[in-house]
Amino acid sequence: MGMSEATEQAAPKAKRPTRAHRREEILAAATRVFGSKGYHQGSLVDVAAQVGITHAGVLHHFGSKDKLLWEVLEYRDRVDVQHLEGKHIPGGLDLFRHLVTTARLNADRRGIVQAYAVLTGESVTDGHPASSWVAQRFAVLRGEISQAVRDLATERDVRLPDGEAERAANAVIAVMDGLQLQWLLDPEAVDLAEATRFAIESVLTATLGSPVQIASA
Amino acid sequence: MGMSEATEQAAPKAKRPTRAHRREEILAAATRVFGSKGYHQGSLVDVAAQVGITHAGVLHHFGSKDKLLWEVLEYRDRVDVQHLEGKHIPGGLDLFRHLVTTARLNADRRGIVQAYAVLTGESVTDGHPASSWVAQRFAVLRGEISQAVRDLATERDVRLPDGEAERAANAVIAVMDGLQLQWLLDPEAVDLAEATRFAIESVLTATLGSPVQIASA
DNA sequence: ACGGGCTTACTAACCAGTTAGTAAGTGTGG
DNA sequence: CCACACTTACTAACTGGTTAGTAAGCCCGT
Repeated sequence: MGMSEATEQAAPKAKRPTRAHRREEILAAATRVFGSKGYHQGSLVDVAAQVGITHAGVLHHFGSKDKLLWEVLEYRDRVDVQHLEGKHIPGGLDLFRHLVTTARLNADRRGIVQAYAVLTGESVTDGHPASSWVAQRFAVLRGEISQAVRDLATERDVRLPDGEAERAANAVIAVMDGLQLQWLLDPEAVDLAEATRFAIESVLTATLGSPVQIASA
Repeated sequence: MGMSEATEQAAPKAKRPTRAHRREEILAAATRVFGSKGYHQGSLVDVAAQVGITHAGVLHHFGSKDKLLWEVLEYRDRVDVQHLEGKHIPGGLDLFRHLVTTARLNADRRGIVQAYAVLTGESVTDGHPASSWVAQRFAVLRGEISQAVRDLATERDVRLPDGEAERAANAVIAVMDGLQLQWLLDPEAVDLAEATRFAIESVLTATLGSPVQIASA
């Protein structure tokens, strides 16, 4: 908790890397490794090599491979949200704009998308350490997106059948994940941002019964 | 699940299984194993144990783990198509009915869905032996579905913007894969068949500009 | 100011377990 | 007899994790 502020920056000397800095390096490396090889296949040796230390050094910082994975996932969330100005997730149509914007950004961050895709796929295997994280993530997204759908519905005086908002939310989440998969395997065949916008607009239009358009920032 | 149900046929003597029969057993076992643990994490020992032999026995039949995977994928295709009465993939609206029907069947074949999901996710890792298979599969589906979309468009006298059929096809494929993922992680949260029908209808309705309905045969 | 005590960051060596794959031998049905 | 299915026994490579030891930096009493 109460660390002295002086230890953080102040001296830009490149002596021994500070703990915080080193950890960040390792997290970035782990993201790359898990992204390109998966969690099971990506080894601590791989991660360590990328920051120029041994695998024992990585364990010194993170304790175990499982814990490292956890922090990688949190790290991804942190990075993901930090570009968001408002600092909190928007609602209504803004949420969907945000999703499309994220897709556009993702098209230039193949590594992160790959890590997410691989981990999500792997997570459906028995007893995978990331499965609850992924499930939780889906649940949260489902809640936020379905709420945004309901917002749009009331905004446009549309009465939604029971469970329709959730169905739409599930479809939106599904389409985003699925498109990422296709894009990773064949970037030529899919324009990630455009395809995402198209798909989300389709779902919203069909759900609300009137055309919905998402501006292309 | 019965471990060696097939090996001990009748009372007389333990007949030696024919090569073809044994191979089929192994393929089924491998599908289960790769489905529940993934390709990398699922070992030949696991597969062998399920048919009551050693892992060397499996290698005797398939030569290597990679070759086994290939045959598993082919096997899945064979099984997948054989329930199709017409023996060839339908077009137009029938294709989408077929997709929803497949989703409904899949809800009772968790193992296969899981195998497909895990393998697809894993396939985006560097140099994965299944990546070209998955990419190919996507390409074929994209072709068939976009053609079906174009069929529907001409059928309803709708002029589609350039590339719109492909976008719709990509969205349909994506939504199916994504929903499977969500369903695997939390079957309560998603009604696979219903969600698939809803999502496909949404995309088609938005694409064609008029309501599209898929019967629930 | 400086030397000792303590913490941090790491390495080298090793562990036990698991992997795919190979080679040689065994039993059996035809 | 003998081809084939299969086992036993093994190897070489790796895995995540533990250990002891070391070098470097920080804090503090004198």
